[in-house]
Amino acid sequence: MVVKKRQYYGFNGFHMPPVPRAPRSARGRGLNKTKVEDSQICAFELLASLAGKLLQESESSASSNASEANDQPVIGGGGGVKFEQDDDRPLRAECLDHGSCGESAFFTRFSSPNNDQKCLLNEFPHAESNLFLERSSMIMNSNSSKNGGADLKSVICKSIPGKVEGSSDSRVSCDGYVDNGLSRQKRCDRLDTRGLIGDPCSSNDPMEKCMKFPVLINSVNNVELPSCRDPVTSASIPRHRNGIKLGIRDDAENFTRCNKPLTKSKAFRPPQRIGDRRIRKLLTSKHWKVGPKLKDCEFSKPAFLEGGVKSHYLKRKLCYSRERNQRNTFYKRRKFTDHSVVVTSDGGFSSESVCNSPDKNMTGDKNGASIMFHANGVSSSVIGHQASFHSKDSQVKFSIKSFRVPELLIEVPETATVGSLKRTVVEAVSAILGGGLRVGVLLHGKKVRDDNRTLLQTGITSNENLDALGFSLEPNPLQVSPPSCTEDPPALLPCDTSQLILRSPTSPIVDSGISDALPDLPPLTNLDTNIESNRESASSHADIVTDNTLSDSRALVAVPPVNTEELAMVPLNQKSKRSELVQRRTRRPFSVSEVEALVHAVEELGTGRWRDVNLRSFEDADHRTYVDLKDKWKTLVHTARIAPQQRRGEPVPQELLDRVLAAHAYWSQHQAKQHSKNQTAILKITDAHAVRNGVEDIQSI
DNA sequence: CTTAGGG
DNA sequence: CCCTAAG
Repeated sequence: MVVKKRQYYGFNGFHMPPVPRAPRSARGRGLNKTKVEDSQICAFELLASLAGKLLQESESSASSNASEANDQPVIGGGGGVKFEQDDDRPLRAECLDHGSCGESAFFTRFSSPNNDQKCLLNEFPHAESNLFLERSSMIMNSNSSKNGGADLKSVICKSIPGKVEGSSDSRVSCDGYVDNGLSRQKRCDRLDTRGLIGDPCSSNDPMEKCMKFPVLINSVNNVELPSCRDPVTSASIPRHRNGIKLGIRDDAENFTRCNKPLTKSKAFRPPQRIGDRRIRKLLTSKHWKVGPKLKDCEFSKPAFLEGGVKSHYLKRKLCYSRERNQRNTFYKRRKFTDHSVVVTSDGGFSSESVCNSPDKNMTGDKNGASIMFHANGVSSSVIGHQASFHSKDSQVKFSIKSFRVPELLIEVPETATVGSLKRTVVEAVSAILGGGLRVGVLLHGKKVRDDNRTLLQTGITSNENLDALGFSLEPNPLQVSPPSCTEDPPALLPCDTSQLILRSPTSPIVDSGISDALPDLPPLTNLDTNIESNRESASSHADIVTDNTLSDSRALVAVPPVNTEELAMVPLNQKSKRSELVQRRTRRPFSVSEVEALVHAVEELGTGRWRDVNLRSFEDADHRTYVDLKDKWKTLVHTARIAPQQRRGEPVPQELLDRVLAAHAYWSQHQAKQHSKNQTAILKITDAHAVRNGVEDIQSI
């Protein structure tokens, strides 16, 4: 609402004073009354956008923190980082910059429905003008908040130094807005975290962002926070003028993601995760209780300015968690200085897996600890936009808002300069763009595969509601026919492979056997999930379209990419799917090598020391928690006991399974007998299984 | 936070 | 994988 208002005034030549005003609730109401025409962005939309922005910020905070350590409000500086976060929508691109500039950009765009193009040009005087040319038609529709993929273009532009400094005007107004709106919240947060955050001006603290949401929620009860990364959800935002859905969970999720990555070291991972989860829970369920009761002002101002977090349960919780997380992070950093530092803005639930192997490789490199920016799930969210004007000559006009980078994995030495990082990013992007990118066409969520059919035949006509049209980036040009992974399991391998190749244009991703590094191309075992995701997204999409049609057929609609296969869209889809559940981590089947490591560790440590096992053998596998290992062991034992025919997933060598049984048996007994040296038992067991390796390992213990 | 176990 | 009880 605030945004809306601000924007509204701004367009009429007014500038909201950067002075605190009445509670948002009040302002908000007034605004509603003042509601302008359709072309005006709905308050909710803006709110949602804002929320999205915040979310995105939070997501990127981890990396941002790292990159902004030098206090550089560099717009392009975060280039590398940005890509990571950009796994979703357009907001993202703008939001990536945590500096004020970034904000201004963001607000400018979304606050000037009638003037978007102009603003854009202002913001990106150079390249943008060209790049965004296409947007004009779409923008004219006033649907400025329609989602789009993180704008690759803009990102690129931003990575070019000095490019975006942009219009100071917009910034001013933005700042003003911030002050009126969320600033208080921010300040409060800072108070609490002072000292923890290096740059007080950069609101890149994950917690901070996360904590803002409740505020938003307060003011708008019937609004749901959409996940930033969910194209589907976000797409719907503009259209649902009445009931916007905000997927809180995503916020939490985002938060989680941004929160954990600072270091890869395993040791501190668990804490973070748990903390996140706690927060997540709070956000998901409890906030509903807490939020509505509190006034906006209550929530954000008094308690925190006074340094007292007490007044607000939720807030305190969050702060506490954050602090703890921070501590953990720092501790970890110190502790693992000679390990490579990995900054991943986990684009999704999967980034970890992708990083997994590379990290291992990097670990050896002491001095040149590397900073890895992992753009995971930076998918190409694409938006097909209809031309709202139907030309008589049957010309179909398309306006593609933006494409996002499918994925980027960039690895540069810590000693590398920011400039070199930028260049690297540019190269990576270029490689992707120039390399093998394909564009897919989606109609009503379905991929149009027949390239030979005419638009007319396909149903893409100037008369048709092009809202249902979408484009997708397909990273793998090699794939002649879009992989229907769901149909032919064997086909999965090719998919995976090709993707992997494509995904690491700059630096090779070393896959240490984690086959599902790519969430979008899950191994056999993930098929179901994938299918579900697709189904989900499809249905969501349908809803959206319907709504849109009803409410505003003119509005440009971002058609959420439905083909999970080509794009790293899974996170998005999953989000929509689980928008109401607590986020679930992506499934990452254990590779044989991992199993081997696990077995070996257990053989030595036993089955009751999962933390040690984790530390010992999965130090570099951030995503493997001791619980994971324990669970895996559990399943391994089970697997070893069932008939080979009943086993699913990547087959585990019988030899390993034998060792599993042997070790399991041994440790079962060992534990039972309390260290009673029963060599006999061991021998017996091992004999029974005739596992030589197992014997050796066990005996060597 | 870890473990252990059920879901 | 998630969730939870329990230590």
